[in-house]
Formats: sequence, C-alpha cells, structure tokens
Amino acid sequence: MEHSNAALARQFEQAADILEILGENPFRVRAYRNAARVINDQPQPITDRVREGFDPADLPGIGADLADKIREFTTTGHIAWIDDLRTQIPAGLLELLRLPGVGPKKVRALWQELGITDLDGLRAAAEAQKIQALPGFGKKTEQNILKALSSDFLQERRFLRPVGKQAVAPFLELLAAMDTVDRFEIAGSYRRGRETVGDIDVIITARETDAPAIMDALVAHPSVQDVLVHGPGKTSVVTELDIQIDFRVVAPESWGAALLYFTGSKAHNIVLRDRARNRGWKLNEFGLFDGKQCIASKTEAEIYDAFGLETPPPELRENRGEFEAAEQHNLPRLICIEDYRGNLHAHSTWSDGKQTLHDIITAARDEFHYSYWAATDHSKSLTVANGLDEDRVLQQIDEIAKLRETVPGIEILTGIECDILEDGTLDLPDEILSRLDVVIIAIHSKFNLSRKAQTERMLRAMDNPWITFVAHPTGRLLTRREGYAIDIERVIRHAAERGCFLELNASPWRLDLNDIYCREAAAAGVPITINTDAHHSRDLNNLEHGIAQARRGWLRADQVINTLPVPQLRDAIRRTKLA
DNA sequence: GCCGTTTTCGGCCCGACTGTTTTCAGTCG
Ligand SMILES: Nc1nc2c(ncn2[C@H]2C[C@H](O)[C@@H](COP(=O)(O)OP(=O)(O)OP(=O)(O)O)O2)c(=O)[nH]1
Ligand SMILES: [Mg+2]
Ligand SMILES: [Mg+2]
Ligand SMILES: [Zn+2]
Repeated sequence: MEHSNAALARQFEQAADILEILGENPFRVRAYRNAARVINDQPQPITDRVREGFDPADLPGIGADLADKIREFTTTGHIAWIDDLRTQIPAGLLELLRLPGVGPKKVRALWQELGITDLDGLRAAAEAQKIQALPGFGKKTEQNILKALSSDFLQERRFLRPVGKQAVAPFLELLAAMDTVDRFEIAGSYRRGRETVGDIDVIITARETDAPAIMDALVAHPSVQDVLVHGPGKTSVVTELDIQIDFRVVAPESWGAALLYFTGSKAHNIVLRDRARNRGWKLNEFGLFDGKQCIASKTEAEIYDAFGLETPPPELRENRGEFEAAEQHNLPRLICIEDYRGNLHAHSTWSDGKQTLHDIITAARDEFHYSYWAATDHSKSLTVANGLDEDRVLQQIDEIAKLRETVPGIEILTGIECDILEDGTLDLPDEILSRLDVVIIAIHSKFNLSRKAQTERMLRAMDNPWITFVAHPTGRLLTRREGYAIDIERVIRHAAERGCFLELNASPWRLDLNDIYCREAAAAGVPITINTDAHHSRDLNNLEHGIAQARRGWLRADQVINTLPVPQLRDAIRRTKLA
C-alpha cells in the first residue's frame, strides 16, 4: 500500500510542477522537490509523528512554511494552497510535462500561445503543423513531440536490477573489447545498489580523440533501438528491452571525478558541489578545481579527502546523513558479501522448489561455501506450493537427519516457512513448530485486510513462542504490486520487544525490508536476516542484491544474523524461542 | 522556500547536447 509519506510527497512534487509551469522562481520549485525527497526518505509516517507533537521543520529542507502545510495535511488530508494552485492551470498540462524533451518552458508556451491544455490538443496542433511556427520551436521539435506522443511515456517505468544488468551486458562486452577504452564501470542508481533502476549509467574513460569513435560504436550496436543523444562526451540509447542506457566519456585523469558525478545521487552531488563553492573551489565531472588548478580528479577517495571526508560507499550516497558521518570519519563498516555464512530461508522439491534438498544443499556447500542451510519449505495452507502438513514436516525432519550424514561439511537446520492465517494464528500447531530449528512466518494470503487488521494479524503471529523471524515483512513485489497495508513501525517495535529477527528477502522482486526500514529496524536493535528465498541453487546469486539493499540500510555485519558462525547462530535462534 | 560562526538577505551545482538561434534557451544527466 502507498505510504502516507508518499501521498504527502506527491502533493509537493505536483506543486513544484505547477509552479514551474507558472514560471515561478526555480529555487522555490527546488525547495518543494527537495522537501518531497526528504519526506519520502522518512521511515515513519510524518503525519503520525506530527500528531504526536513532532515539528516537521526539524527535518532538513523543511522550514516554517512547509511545516505549516504538512500540519494542515495532517489534520485535513489536504493542502488548500496546493488545491488552489491546481485550479491555476489546466489539469492536462501536467501530463505534457512527462513527454521526453518537453519541459515546463515548452508546456507554458504551448498553453499560452496555442491554448493547448492536454495531450489530444497537443497531438492535433502538431499534426496541423502549428507548433513549428512558435518562437523557439521548429520542424524538428514538432517531429520530436509527435514521436514522444507515440511512445508510452506516461508511467515512469523502473526496472529490476537483474533486468538492467542484462540490458547493459552486451555494451559492457563491446567496451571491454575496445582497446581505445581505458576504464569503464556501471554508475548511477545501479552502483548505489538501488532496488530498482530507472536506467543504466555507464562511465567510460578514454583519450579525447578516441571518444567519438567509442560513442559511434556503442550507438551502432545491434541491440540499440533508438538513439536519444549522440555526442562525444555523452550519449544515450534505448535498447530493445526499452531500457535507456546513458554513457559518459571523459579523459582518464578524470576517472574519479566522473565516477563520483555519475554515481550520484543528484542530492549527494549537490551537497558536495555546494561544499566546494563554500571553500572557493568548483567540483564537476572533470575534477575539483581551485581556479584553474586541479586539486583532485583521479580517484573518488582523492576528492573526498580534499574535503576532509571519509569516502562514503556508493550505497550511502543519498544525502541521508552520510556527510555528517564522513566528516567525523564515522561511516559504518558496512556488511559485505564475504561476511555471509549461510541461508535461513529457501525451498526444495518438498514444496515449490526446483531442486531436491540434497542437490540444493550440496550446491550451497560446494559452489557458495555456505556453513549452514535451513530447509524452510512452505506450510500446508499454501496448497498451490504443495505446502507441508504435520506428517510431511516430520518426514522432512527424518530426511534431514539422513542428509546430515550424506552431505557433511554444512550444518543443516530444520525449518518451515509457516503461513500466517487470517486471524494471526499459524498454519501448523505448536507441537510441530517446537520441533523445528527455524520457524519463519509469512503472509501469503488475505492481502486486502485493513491496515489495522493486517498489523494485528502480524503482531499476533509474532507472539507465537516458536517463531524465528518474519519473512518479506511488507509483501511487496517490485514493479508488480504494492505491499499489503501494514504498520511496519509497530512490527519493528514488536520484534524488538519480543526478540525475533526481521528478514531482508534478497529476491530481486522483493528486497523486503527495504533500505529505510532495515536502517530503522537495526536502530531499534532488531537483528536482520538476509536470505535469497532460493527455489534453485542459481537463485543464491541474488544475494548480491540483498547485500546491496542491506548496505543502503547502513547495516554492519554484526547487525545481520547470517554473518554468525554456527554456534552463535544456534544461540541467537534459541533466544528467539519464548518457551 | 530554505538556510546561516563571515550572512536573517541574498545566495541556491554544474555541464553536455539539441535545436533554434546569430549567441543561447531548454532539457536532461
Ligand atoms: N550534479 C548533478 N548530477 C546529476 C544531476 N542529475 C543526475 N546527476 C548524476 C547523478 C545521478 O546519479 C547520475 C545518473 O543520473 P540518473 O538520472 O540516471 O539518476 P540515477 O541513476 O541516480 O537514478 P535512476 O534510477 O536512473 O532514476 O547523474 C544533476 O542535476 N546534477
Ligand atoms: Mg540512472
Ligand atoms: Mg541516467
Ligand atoms: Zn519463501
């Protein structure tokens, strides 16, 4: 379900769009966009906190005026001033703004000069060749508008990380094969580990004279469906999968500055560039300059050093407190993939997995060097997944006893992914659950309960004495469906009080808990367990995405259960049992 | 609209590419 923070942020984003069309001060517009970003970054619903007396002006980028508007939104669900704003332009103009190549200035001109108020009007005007006559417009602009209108520009699409990775792979191969290319790397949101990516950004270094040929080669690649911009320093293409890829080429000595720039985030870049100005310097994608003198450019670390800052890992570069921590040289030592020792949530052919327990555990041991494995197939009410009833759980416990002999060298734990029923009771009786090492609980049905009912269902399930952790706590599927309505704050607090873990599910569709909630949970003292939820050993490769999300949540190894060696892991699990 | 041990007013990141334009505005990253 959409978070109330998202609804509030959308108000401010829309206000920014309208103000921009009206020709307002761009810095005022930016203030609204900035506020929207800060609001979206908050783990707790701001309206809830305001009701408890919190002053929104304590948030960065929110002052007296926006704080008043937030308080109004809290009590009435509306912001009258923004409602008024909406009446000042035709509603259809906001859709025009989403056309690629069409910004606030063009929208304003189309509206003021030609009386265009919506997409149909725009199409008609373009087809009647009225647009090319406008000052600042021309034949080319008119053609570009028609082309944009025929694309599916309306919903901004984001992609799963593996989809983006796959789309860019052939271009990376091409770059690797070119001897004029010095270095290249994926930058942007992918490098920052974001759960979805809007496009893929690739930074390249090469001699200036070689840049045009490199861009020509990229554009000529057979999987290029469309070329959006094509210059020697910056080129953008659209692939056959309709995924945009942005390339930047700079000179080899600018590697660090360019990687830093292209990694972002935009908000992070702006803060760093502002710090440069405050010292009388200038930062851009070519280097850090004092007048004409280049102070630093070769590596990212060299540039952060010049500011007296520890280098923040890309996952932290969201302007969510990394500058304050980097100033103190107090950035967290983030978990990395090498810290990870074993799995606590995966499936086998006992339920809906694609490999036998024997095969997937053997692969985990031999190919992924895991120290432990919990067998956690589905429980009986998930009939489509061939969930286990009481008898089959007992049979599986027997099989695992045998597997401990036939697959030595990896600690095998018994377990279940037990469905939470509508009333918050569990799908299997305590007599069964009490015999298992790992009891995962999860919601796989009745997604439509009210927020209150869903939360109470979850809390009740967590009160069962045998449970170990809650799997994919919000239930969202990225790019497919929102999570069920639930008060995650209460779930986190309850986990802290009760003493159980919360999962960061590493499936690329889930990555649930997300970065912000992971940080919140860890701060509340709740251990996080990261699991691929593998149905086949190849799914274990998804761990990298889960680790990326964990790092974005500022998690250290000591906050993640799966970094524990077997004895400490068993201790930690034992402490979750309340009986 | 926000923000501040140089400021409570006057700043607010910086640059590439395109298409329109005889020098640059608009859009995007
Ligand atoms: N300094 C500066 N850098 C920017 C700006 N816009 C984008 N960048 C940099 C930082 C971004 O991470 C990087 C790539 O831009 P994108 O638009 O692809 O954004 P990003 O990859 O962060 O997110 P995405 O998942 O693509 O929506 O370029 C800007 O306005 N100013
Ligand atoms: Mg990007
Ligand atoms: Mg991009
Ligand atoms: Zn599962």
